[in-house]
Amino acid sequence: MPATIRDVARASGVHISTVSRTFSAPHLVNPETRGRVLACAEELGYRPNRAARALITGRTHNVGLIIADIANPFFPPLIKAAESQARQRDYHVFVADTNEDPIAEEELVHALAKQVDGVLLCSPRMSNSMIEQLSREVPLVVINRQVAGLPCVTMDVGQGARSAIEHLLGLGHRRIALLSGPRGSWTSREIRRAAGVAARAGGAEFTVLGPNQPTETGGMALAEQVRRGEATAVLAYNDLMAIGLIEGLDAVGLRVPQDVSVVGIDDIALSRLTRPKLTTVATPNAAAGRTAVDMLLQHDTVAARGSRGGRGVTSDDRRTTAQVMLQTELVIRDSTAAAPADGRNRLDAELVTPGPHRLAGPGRPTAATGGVVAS
Amino acid sequence: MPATIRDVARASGVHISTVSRTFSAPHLVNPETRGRVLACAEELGYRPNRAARALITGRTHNVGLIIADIANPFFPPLIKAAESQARQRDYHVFVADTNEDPIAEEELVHALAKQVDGVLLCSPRMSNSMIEQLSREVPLVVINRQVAGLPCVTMDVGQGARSAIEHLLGLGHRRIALLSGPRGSWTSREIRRAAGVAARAGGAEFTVLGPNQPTETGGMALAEQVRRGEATAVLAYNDLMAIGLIEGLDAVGLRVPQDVSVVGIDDIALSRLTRPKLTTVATPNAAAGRTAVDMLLQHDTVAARGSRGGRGVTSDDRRTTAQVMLQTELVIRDSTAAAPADGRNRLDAELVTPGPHRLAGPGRPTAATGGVVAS
DNA sequence: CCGATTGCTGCAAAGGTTTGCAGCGAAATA
DNA sequence: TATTTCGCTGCAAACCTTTGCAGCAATCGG
Repeated sequence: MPATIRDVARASGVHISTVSRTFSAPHLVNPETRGRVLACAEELGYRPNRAARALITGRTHNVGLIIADIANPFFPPLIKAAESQARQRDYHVFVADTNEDPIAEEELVHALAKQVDGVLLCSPRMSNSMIEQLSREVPLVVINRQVAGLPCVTMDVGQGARSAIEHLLGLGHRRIALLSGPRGSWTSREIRRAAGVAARAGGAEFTVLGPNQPTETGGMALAEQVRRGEATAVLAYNDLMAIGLIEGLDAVGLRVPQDVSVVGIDDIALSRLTRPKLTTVATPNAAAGRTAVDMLLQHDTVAARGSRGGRGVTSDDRRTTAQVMLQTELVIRDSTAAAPADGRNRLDAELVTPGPHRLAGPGRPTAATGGVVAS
Repeated sequence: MPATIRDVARASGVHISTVSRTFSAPHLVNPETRGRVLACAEELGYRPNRAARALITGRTHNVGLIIADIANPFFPPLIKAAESQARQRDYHVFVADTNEDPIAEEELVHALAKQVDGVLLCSPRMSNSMIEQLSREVPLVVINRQVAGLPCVTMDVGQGARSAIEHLLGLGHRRIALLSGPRGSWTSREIRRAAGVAARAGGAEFTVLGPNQPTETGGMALAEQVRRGEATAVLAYNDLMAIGLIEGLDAVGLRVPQDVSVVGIDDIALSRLTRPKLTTVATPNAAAGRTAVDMLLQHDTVAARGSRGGRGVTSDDRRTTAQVMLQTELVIRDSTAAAPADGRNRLDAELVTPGPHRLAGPGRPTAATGGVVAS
């Protein structure tokens, strides 16, 4: 029923190859002919069959986007951005959810490999070696993780964690706990490293709790441990955990920020809506999505695989595997305050009244253009 | 580079058609041969080229899922469920986001039409006639809207709204406002209708505010109007708006639930985390996603389009276009309380102390099996 | 006026798979 | 034993598009 290239050719009295060229290389066809073809195509509602095109060009004009958990509000802005960026370049996006399962990740890449021109691997939980292996099967761009030799886009959570810790130190906190993220998370390791260094440099005690599920539940479950540890400030792997923790602390009788200060990471929309509003490290996830798509689709793009005999494998395999790191920014709201003045935790007494203002920068870090770290 | 069916055939010493049948009709091939072929295929890492298969079968084994706004936490559970259900049946899902734009919706359906076997149209904002027109281009299942003649899966928000209003009436509220949703939303119309009937039946004043953007911001912006209208209770189109409204009311000096009771719809995860915890109507969105996929993929499924000459159009075009409606359930938490006792709003004095308990049913309405409304 | 160039179009192969049909040997039936 | 049946496999067409190459007419240079 749907019109094929042949129908258009017949209707406009030209050969199918002319119709094809009308779309893929308009400058090669006589303007008059072109007009006629276009008119007929419009009339018949012709749309090229992508499967047939993919078969011969080796390009599907699809990209895969593999996400740890769509329900985590961290991801949707990234997905949206990636999708709209791809659409602008006439690509479509397959979104797949792994439920934080490394096995599912691997299977998904395999399943998608033949069907897409490249895969965006977002917050992968699998091993580096597995990622490298998969990258031989299909072009990959990794988001939220650095893998040597592969194009990556990350956010500078190390810097973010450092800012957060320094903010807490400035408020007089000297017993700081970190709620780490899921096993296998590069981000979690970065945060841990940077926060640890900063905390110790500031002369604070630093405890790590985890690994944990990066959800409200995961955060809530840690309230009791935090209470027992007598930390006066907590940095959480993400906002969801921070919010869950606040809830949990409330249940065990600790108030935020009076008794305990809590800092999240991500600045999801939700963090502005809970009470208290969450102090958090804003990450430019929309920008990350856009950037990742651009990196995957650079050079008009991703070398066609397995195309027409002879051609194809020729040149240009050495894609510039850039690694981009985007800036983060601490946003101070109401979940952090001066350390409680009840004794040993209170080494110096900077009494800062925290208000809902920002540490730096005017607006949301949407346009966060990252610095290229490696080439 | 990637192994084709031909490579497998060569390696196992059979014709390609035998390899093909090994996968698509195993019972037709000798177990011994089959084993050999399977082994070789495994060895070579062979995976059938879906584009080539699509070309001949007319089935892409992909489905499209068009969503108004991924960032709205209402949708991710639905997306996840749809995706995993599809994956179980060896289908993949294209997720696309329209940003609540009817034009984008239409374009997306067109763009996807040739590339998928069917489209799940979730919370469409476009007109019914447009939907009908598009359904002639590609099989459609509509979610969150009833369109005559098309398979639909909806949630009984009418019943939900009624329960909510009755709950509020029971608490003594007699001035009730409704924050309606976006223009073009079937759900919003249903809620409005049902809530209006219930409110008037209970002798309450009923005002409608809207249409509005279905976001926190949209809800927050209405706080002032709610204050001026002197409503003591508000039903919002969704939880996001309800939460935004609570925030906004706080800013204009009204406390929830002491001064104003607020009820949301959807029961997103967030509604359990804000303070006060939100009283809301739980909708079974995961079930909706699963059901919609099943409906689209029923009959092994969606009649192949434009297949091999002659065949194809033959039979079975009269798919049973069922319309399924899933149950909803009122979940009472902390954002609703007895109407303030300061006079005219307080017609009868049922003093109910609302606690965080449920009105009915034991657990989350996950398995909400809906009744078939039409056939 | 002849040869080369240019601009446009047609031809046909190729891409990887599915599937109706035919063929083949062996077993079952007559 | 002759014939049908059955189980399995091979053959080849078809799906729709892209693209290198060839051909053709008209224009240009000399």
